[in-house]
Amino acid sequence: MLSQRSEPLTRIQRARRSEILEAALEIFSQNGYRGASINKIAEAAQMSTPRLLYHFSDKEELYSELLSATLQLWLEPLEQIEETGDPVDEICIYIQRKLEMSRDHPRESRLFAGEVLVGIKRADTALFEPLRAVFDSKIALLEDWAAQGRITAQDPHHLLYSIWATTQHYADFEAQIEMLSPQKMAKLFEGAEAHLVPMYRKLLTPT
Amino acid sequence: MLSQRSEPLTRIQRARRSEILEAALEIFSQNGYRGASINKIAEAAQMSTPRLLYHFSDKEELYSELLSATLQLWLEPLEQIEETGDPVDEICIYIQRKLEMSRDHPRESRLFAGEVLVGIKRADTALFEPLRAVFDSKIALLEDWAAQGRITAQDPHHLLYSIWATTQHYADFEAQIEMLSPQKMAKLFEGAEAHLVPMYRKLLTPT
Amino acid sequence: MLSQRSEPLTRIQRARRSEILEAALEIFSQNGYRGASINKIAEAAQMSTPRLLYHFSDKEELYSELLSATLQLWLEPLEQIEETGDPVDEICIYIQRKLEMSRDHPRESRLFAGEVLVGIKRADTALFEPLRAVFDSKIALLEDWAAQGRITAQDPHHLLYSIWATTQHYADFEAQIEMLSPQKMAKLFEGAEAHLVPMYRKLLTPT
Amino acid sequence: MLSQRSEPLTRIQRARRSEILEAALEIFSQNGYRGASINKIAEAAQMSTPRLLYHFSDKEELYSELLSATLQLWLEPLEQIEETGDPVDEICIYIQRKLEMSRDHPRESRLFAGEVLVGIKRADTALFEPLRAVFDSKIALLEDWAAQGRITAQDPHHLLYSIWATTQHYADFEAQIEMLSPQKMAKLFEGAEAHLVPMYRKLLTPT
DNA sequence: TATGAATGAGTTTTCATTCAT
DNA sequence: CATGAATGAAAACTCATTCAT
Repeated sequence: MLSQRSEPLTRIQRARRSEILEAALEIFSQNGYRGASINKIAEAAQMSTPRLLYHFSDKEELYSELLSATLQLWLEPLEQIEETGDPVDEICIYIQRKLEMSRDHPRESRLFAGEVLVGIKRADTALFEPLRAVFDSKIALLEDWAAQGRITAQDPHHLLYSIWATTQHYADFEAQIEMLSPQKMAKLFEGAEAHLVPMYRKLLTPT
Repeated sequence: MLSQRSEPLTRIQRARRSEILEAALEIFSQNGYRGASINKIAEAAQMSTPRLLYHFSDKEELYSELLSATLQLWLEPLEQIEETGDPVDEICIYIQRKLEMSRDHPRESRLFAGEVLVGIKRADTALFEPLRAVFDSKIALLEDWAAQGRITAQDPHHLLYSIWATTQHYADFEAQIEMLSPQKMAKLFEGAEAHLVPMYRKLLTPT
Repeated sequence: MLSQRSEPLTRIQRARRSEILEAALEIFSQNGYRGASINKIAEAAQMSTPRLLYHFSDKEELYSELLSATLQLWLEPLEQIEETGDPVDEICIYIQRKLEMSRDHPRESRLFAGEVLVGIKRADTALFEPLRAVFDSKIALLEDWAAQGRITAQDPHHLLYSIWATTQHYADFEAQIEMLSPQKMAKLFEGAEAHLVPMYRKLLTPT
Repeated sequence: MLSQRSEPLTRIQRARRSEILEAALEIFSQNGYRGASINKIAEAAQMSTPRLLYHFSDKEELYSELLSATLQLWLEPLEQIEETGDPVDEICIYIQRKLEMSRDHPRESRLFAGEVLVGIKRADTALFEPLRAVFDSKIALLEDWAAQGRITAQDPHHLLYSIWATTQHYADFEAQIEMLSPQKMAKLFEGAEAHLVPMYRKLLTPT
């Protein structure tokens, strides 16, 4: 089986894999892990199930790969918070980036949320190590900034959680938001930014 | 089949049903709709599958009943926002109540989030009608308050979404939070309140 | 259990039994033995399943009883073929009676046909003994009549089979006939008589 | 699933399908739709149930396919009644062909009878359209012949019904016939022909 | 590489029947 | 008499996965 080899993938193999991952993302995010069948994924990827399983040895591997890529994606904006920038600006830029993530990658957001929701049972905990590391370092950075009086005193954990919650909400709870708000999602993301950025700016700007 | 009758339930029936619902909440919230089997639910409720199906005609009914009860629970704090109270206080009390909900009913929160996450496909849309109605009326109330200058001008939709997001996050993303924060959940909920209430108070209090 | 006692039934018990049998006839004839559930029968008889099973110890007994009553009904017209009457008239009267049976008891006809169709596996063969006896005696009678030149020479077995086939067809294949003929069943039975009686009269009348 | 494709079947697929259909015909005709389980059919076809379901997506499809093939078979002799032939001969040939059908395909006959018996609930009504069309055209033909005095005046509907009834009876009521007549079925079919053909010839031949 | 074919385990549900009250 | 409650067996199907070609 291909997925057990350690040789580098050919260009064609990489192309196939990304086609499959795209289909899997669609199906997994719409149905959850158990609700998604590899048949449906194979169908969405326009190939036979055995051919799919040639590229990914099982359903788990497919799922893990997606989850891992998503975590990577999630991490980037966090990593980009610069120690050297203006603290309030840096955080606001982070919020904007997270909102863009939600807008541009809602399926990834929902996939990730679904995994957390059921208790992160399927994902290898090792997957979360990079997140942990970056998270801890940014926590330290926020504490520094607060200690230096460059942002108001906030518990950095809860600050980050509330940023995550408010930005990811628009992707994860899209179905509910569409029920309650008449606007299109594109408009809503604009509104979200107009609401959230000033809110956090007000919260964080020292007097 | 018992579940097809419209007669009132006997005491013993209510007892069995609530045993089953308790088990179902546990299993559904841990595995999602598709990941949960009525076998597992029956096992958790310490009864045979057909015995369970004597009380609930199928998996759907069990799920709908839980979802409906959850929505009811979710609605209450929102309904209790009083037109006659102090606006900022009312909203802060609402935040506290939502946080208590997350703390005391995390499984319900996750069940609901799971349904929204995959697009509210399973729930009868009629179920959401009461939510819609209360939501709309509170939106109007928030607009009034803002128009009267009793709270700062905020888009009421986004205000509510951000409150929901931040409060429910502690239940829905518990698995992640436990990974990243060393504290116990009880402590975290206290911290969350200490963070969120001042944040919204600052945001909303007119100068 | 009541059905194992040998004591005579009370009036109330007989009433219950015939209510049940009526419901069972309806359900069995519409769904076949396996397609009919005693739940559905109990529901049609407006009683609980255990109450039904108090009167009939199991599904088989219910079915056998119906089948036995049907055979009884079927036999009567055959028995009434009189040695002393005019042979052609007697046979024509028999045809008319069989047609009336089909018209007035189509469900019984279909129940019986259904049993024969799947090979008379469920019915006790003893049930068919009376039929056998009467059949044989009438075969002998028909042979006599033919030998005496009072009807044309016909194989008596095939004569009876063709009479049975043509008369029962209107009950057993009602669904098909309603598809193909625009007339109401009542009208069709009149037409059937107008067709069949002259046909057999022509066939049997000696020149 | 194989059965969802529209591509032409391979040789091996056709072989498997006909093995399964043969087993299904056996089991369905012996037990009716509800009495037949796909387990029993799979067993009769010497394969596992999922393997069977790989070739036919569900029980219904299997049944429909058999019913459709049977209707096809049933139609052929009717279609072959030739406008140009001698009317009485044509009808007698039709009777002979129908009898051959009953003799050579008794299980198909019983399958079909079983479906009609419970009210043609399972079969798609579209299935019966071809029958309707041919039936109507032959009705018209019989009326023509009668109007031209080439056969005696008969109600064509009832004429066809009585032919169907008498010929199919030997297949559909085989179990009863074997109880009442000592002869083998092969012999009985000969006797049936010797009885029915002259009967209809006498009925139809104009004087 | 790729696919048709097959499998075993599991899932939801139905049903005849029993039992305690 | 009557019923609510429960059960065991089986039915219809699904699905991740494997295998031969």
